[in-house]
Amino acid sequence: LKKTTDFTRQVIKIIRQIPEGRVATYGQIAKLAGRPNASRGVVWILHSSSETFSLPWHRVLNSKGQIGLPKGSAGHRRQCQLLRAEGVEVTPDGRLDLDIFQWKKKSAVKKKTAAARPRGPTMFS
DNA sequence: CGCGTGACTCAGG
DNA sequence: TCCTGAGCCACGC
Repeated sequence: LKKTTDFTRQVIKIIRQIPEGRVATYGQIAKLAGRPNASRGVVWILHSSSETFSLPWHRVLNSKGQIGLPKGSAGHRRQCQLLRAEGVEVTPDGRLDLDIFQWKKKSAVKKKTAAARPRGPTMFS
């Protein structure tokens, strides 16, 4: 990226605001940058300048809370490592719980196991 | 102005 | 949960 457009600038700025130990999704960044549907644009920017702008790129994941890079790739491993170094719990395959680690969301301190997770709203309605 | 690329996302089945 | 298809967007050429 030689030139920076408004969108790009916004994206860069926003990513830099993600605090340590928290993560954001491509879509979330796009929305904050004023383009709710430009998640792919965010991807492009990261793809072409993650290191160049010294961004905390490892804090950006897809909407499912998974690392976007291909499993097994060097980048994937590096991202896992960087996240864990910040205290983020990442599964071996690169997934984490957005309910707990997503930026601008009160983390659910409670640990929820897949087996114990409530099924629906029925129990409280 | 159009086309290909990319670490996407959402709704369905 | 996984797989598809369609929609979306910023760039570089």
